[in-house]
Amino acid sequence: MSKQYKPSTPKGTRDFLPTVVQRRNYIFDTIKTVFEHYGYQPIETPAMENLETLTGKYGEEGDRLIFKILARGEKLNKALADFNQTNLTEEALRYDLTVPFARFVVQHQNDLAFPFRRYQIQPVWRADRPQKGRYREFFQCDADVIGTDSLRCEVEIVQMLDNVFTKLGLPVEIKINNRKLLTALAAYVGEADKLIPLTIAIDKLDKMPLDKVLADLDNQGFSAEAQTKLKTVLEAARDLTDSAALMDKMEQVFAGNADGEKGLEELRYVFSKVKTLGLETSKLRFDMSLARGLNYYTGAIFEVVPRTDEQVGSISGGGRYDDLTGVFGMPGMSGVGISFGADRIYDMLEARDGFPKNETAGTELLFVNFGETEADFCHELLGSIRKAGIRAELYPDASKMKKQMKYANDKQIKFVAMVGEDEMAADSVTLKNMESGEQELIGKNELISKLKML
RNA sequence: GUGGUUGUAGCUCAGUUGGUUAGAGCGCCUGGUUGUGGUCCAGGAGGUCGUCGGUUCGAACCCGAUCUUCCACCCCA
Repeated sequence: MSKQYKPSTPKGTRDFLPTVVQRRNYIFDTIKTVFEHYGYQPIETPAMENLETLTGKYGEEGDRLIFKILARGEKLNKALADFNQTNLTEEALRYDLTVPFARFVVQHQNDLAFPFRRYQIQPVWRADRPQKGRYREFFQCDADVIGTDSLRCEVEIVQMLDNVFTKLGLPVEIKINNRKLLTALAAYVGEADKLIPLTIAIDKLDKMPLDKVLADLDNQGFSAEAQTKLKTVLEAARDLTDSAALMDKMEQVFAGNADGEKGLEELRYVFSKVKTLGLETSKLRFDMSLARGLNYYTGAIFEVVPRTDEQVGSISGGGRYDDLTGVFGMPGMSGVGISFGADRIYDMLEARDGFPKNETAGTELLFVNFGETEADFCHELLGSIRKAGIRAELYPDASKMKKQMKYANDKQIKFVAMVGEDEMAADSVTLKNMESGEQELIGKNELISKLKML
């Protein structure tokens, strides 16, 4: 060992310390509880999928960001020898949870009750350059219902989003649009074949002025007439902040276009049901400039942004896909889902000091270790204390008291029990409150009731 | 994938006409307190200056490559 390897996690990945994990679990648990209240059931899928399962589902950009797993052993040697690059990798880490879910549904269709509601909280991997709030490994919390095209599912998604962010104390705006409107828009301006570049360009409108976006489209070969038409529509979309007014406006624009009329009808349905049912803290807004990159979406699309001054990325997104299972041999399964970005929600909550206090699951009581016989006495007590639901531990070594007390202090353990010769003789313990510094002698049978009172 | 940026002790950071043994605060360890932490006092450990290579009599400092960090683009949770 000549050189010391300096330890670090791979680029864009992180370790999580205990307090961070506890806070992350708070987010996961909140989301999970809401999902379960709506009848969603948990599933898990492998970290890796066959490369074929993933490629072609996320668009050109997405394919590039798939984390591929290099072939090993003979296969690798053979592929290298043949210069056959396509065989260099057969597997890849999952890029999201939706496509693996589609694969899952097709594979297990006979074991599932449709419409099938599942939720899934697992890490996904993307091979892009990390920056703030953006990692190569991050967790997604997805809920999807597949096997129905009922718009009530969209309504429930809005409700779930509202429930989760209300519980988390994070006021949000839920932006909603419909891919059918984007299809209609492309047709309306006479560029029906350029739907994808159009959606990508429109998606930039919240970051870029309209003229720049139009200039982008000019480069993509959009006609001058298309650009003028787009400008009119998108300006209206930008200036009409009232969703109802914007829908009325789009009604005029898309009159006679089947996709446009259908999209608006869907939107109006969701809005009217949400209005009747009511939202706690969230705002729902129709946003024509919401497009979303993933090109499997066909109906409603959602994105959630915090209602704060800072400009941050979306913390949740989703939409309806009509035929994601089709490529796996099961056509006609419509589904709709939502995905929460736990890492970004974490960053948001941390910035606003929004985690609950006293939510730690740390040790409540530490027994100081004075030696073998004293430790035996404490160890016996621990059984009933733990059964009573108190988180307690015995310091494993008979180290110096100062060291043991410091350990309790560092771990923010609220109570320390000291049992030496005197206490053992009196069949009791000295209980010290680490916050006040007070301590008292307590009979061992009263210890549990005493602790429960405090 | 493109452009830029960062990297010195466990952490946050000082450290230029390149020149002897590289510093601070916090943290850590030991003692003051043989059964008492968080405060205080005294002492101590810890760095081949991200890595590799080059320029130079001499490099933390200049140059190149590479890795990492952060930022913009692309895209996205």
